[in-house]
Amino acid sequence: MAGRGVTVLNVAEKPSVAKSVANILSRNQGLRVRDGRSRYNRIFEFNYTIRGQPCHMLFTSVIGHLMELEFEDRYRKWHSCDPADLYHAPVRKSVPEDKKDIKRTLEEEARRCQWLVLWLDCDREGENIAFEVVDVCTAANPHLTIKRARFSALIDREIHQAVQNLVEPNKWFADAVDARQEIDLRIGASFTRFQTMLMKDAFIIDTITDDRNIILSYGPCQFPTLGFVVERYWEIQAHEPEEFWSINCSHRSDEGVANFSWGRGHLFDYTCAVIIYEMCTEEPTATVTNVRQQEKLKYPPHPLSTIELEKRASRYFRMSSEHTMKVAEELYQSGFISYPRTETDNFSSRTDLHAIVQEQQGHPQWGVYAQRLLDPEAGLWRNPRGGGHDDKAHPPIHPTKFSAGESGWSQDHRKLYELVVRHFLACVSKPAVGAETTVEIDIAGELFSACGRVILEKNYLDVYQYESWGGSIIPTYTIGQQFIPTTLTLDSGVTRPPPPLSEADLLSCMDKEGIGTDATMHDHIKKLLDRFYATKDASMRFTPTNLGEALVMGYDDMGYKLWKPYLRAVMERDMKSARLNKVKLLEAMGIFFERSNRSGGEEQNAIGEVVRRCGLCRESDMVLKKSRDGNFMVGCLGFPQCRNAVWLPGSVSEAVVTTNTCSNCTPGPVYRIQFKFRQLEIPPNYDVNHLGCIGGCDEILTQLTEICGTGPRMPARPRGPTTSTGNAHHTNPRQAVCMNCQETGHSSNDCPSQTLRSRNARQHGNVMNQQSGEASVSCNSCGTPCVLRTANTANNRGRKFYSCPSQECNFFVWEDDLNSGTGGGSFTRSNSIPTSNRGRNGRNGGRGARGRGRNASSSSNVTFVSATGDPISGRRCFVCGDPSHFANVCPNRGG
DNA sequence: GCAAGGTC
Repeated sequence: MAGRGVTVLNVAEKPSVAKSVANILSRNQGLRVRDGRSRYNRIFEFNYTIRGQPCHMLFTSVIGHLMELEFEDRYRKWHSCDPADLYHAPVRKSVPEDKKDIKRTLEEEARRCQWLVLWLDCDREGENIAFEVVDVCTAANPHLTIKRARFSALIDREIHQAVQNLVEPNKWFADAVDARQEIDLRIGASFTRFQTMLMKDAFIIDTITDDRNIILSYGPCQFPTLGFVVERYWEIQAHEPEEFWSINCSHRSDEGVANFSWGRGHLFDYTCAVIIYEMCTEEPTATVTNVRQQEKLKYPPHPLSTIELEKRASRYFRMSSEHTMKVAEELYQSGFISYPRTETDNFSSRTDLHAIVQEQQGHPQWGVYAQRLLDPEAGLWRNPRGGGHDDKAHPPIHPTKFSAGESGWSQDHRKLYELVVRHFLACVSKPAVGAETTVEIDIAGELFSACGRVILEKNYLDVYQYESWGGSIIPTYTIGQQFIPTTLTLDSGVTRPPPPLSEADLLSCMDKEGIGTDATMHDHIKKLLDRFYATKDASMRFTPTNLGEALVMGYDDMGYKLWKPYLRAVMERDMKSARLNKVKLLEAMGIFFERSNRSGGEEQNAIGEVVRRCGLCRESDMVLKKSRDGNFMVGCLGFPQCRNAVWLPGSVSEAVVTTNTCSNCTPGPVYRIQFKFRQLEIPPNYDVNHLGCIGGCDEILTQLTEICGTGPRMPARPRGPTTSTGNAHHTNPRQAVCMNCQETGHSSNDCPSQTLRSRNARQHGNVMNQQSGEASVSCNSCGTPCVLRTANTANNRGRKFYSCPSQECNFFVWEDDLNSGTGGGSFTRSNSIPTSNRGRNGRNGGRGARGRGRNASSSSNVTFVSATGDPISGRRCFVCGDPSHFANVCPNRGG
């Protein structure tokens, strides 16, 4: 550009932004496009005036990060160093091969320019990418004037304002990302190498069936994600079902049925529940005490963010988050929906929402609804309510182009596009309106209530078919009205454990704890499956595998919170400490996996303390190792490529690498080792304690090696069961018998009777109350053998009872009732009050009335059978134990 | 062979 004008290089984070901003700034006047060296990143050219300065604008883009952080070459190989060295190993940022063409475009264009304007996304990562672009461009042209454009949406006014008010890029934000990258790399690589090598050598991990290399990866996002899954799993295992009881009442009239629920909800104390129930059955007349009518609104969802899109696609279509993002990306690339990676759930006031609705008016399914929305007379429109999130870079996900379905679309493309459109139309709609009626009644002093709902206006629910709002009509009641319930039942239930985490639950957990970003959460979830850490069932719920559970348990037992993005120093300390504590990890894995024999022979434990750099290959460290036989050696980590090894005397009983270095041996440093010898195996003139060097200078070590040799310290033991089991058991006593059934001949992995519950219960001490599993009682309604359990309620703690494990059956009986020949109680939903009993509820009813009460109970479809098969009949007062009356009229009852 | 973050 000759004369007064300046040439400006503008760089956006992605090609679509470069195109949009160029279109806005050029107003489509004189806009030219040419190819760059990268096929995806074209260059737009136009003229523009910035604060009176005529500019020739070149507008191009990168594709996300331009650079990658890597270890220097000599640390790249897994056996090149101790994993702990990766906390010090030099790292460098460079442009990877597949981004070189973008770099060349930037260099070539930068040489022609005077200014560089950075249009990267306005978040931390964007700021970091901005400095990557600056590095490349200023290397080609050191005289560039560098400016940053700040914008939060691709809207005309916003973009023009941004370019007229250019600011400085923020180095602090960029530095924060650099720190994050470095921490992630060092922690991820070091722990992944550490635990992979440790476990591969020690265990047969048969979870992996194909030929792929086993990688037990560790990452500051994937591991906490696994942690959520394991934590829930443990919660389920720990759950102890507890019986509860509730009283329910229904009333049928000409207008329909009302189901009243008990004001107390439910009680865990059976005796209390029965006493109250008996009071109600004695005086069953219900009196209406309150009738309340209220208008209720059901609001449409907030504008769509990435996480909500993933959660809803999972719930509505059972699509995995990973697949959802793949389909969403394709819809975005072909222009049908807006950018799919956004945290924002709030539309900018400058967005033309009506225009988006207008586009959808012709659709065969929801076009009529869109027309109604735009009709002021219909009164359906309502400006959307935001959820309070704004990433300052992208709007909520919304349709950007009309489609009634494209020929190349799969069913999932159609479903997802439909979800985005319907969600958007719902957002700008009025909430649904309902009229709720709540009726409260009193029976013998107990409060019950029933609720009915009539939907007056469906509004957004008309288009958002994924949600429903149940309506139920109940009969009309007036205050003071009295009636006899049609049914009045004492029902039992059992507390249930929570279900395994669903994909939507998992996303919520991650979102809440800040694990990952909208663009990466689905990756972390997928990684759990790829690494065989967890499995997903047909209902999209996640359960950890043995491998996943063992890893989390191992770190849990070590007591480290390794998922926290702590400072590097703390992480490094934890890494070293974890290495020393690796026995915990090995133990946890030992519960689930068979030990391998690989570490028994020449191949030693893979990880040890570093003694020196290998003088032979000069690439890897030499570490102190101990074989299963108890012999020590110092070997090169580069094995088997490098076979450099120093074998130590067979009389060594202990060896620990110290921080003391040898001043003679080279190349240094060579760390000296504190040895302890077995007194009986060395000549009397040698000391049992010796601080030695393996670098060649240590005469004592040489002499003892010659005297004692490096082989087995004892004469070879006869091969056979004694030797092998002795070795195995000392290392891992769990190995001999299966952890699940205590049988020999197989491991817990392939235990035929393996249940998840028993495995976990043993580990965490959550042994169930089942005392024996022996069924001495069964009910004749379902025939299922009953389980003897121990009550945990306040009044009956420790008291034993039999209950039917079937969810369908309410059978229950106290053990002491069985022994004394009296029955417990069990009531079912069919236990309605006989008509003949109504009105005869006075306390003067005598035994006759009680008798009918008993009949009502025994008329239920459950009877009790003792261990001998004899039916048990009769109930007794729960206050005094007298079978002649019920507790509500017990003379011994207080009050 | 390792992480997580961009984006195609």
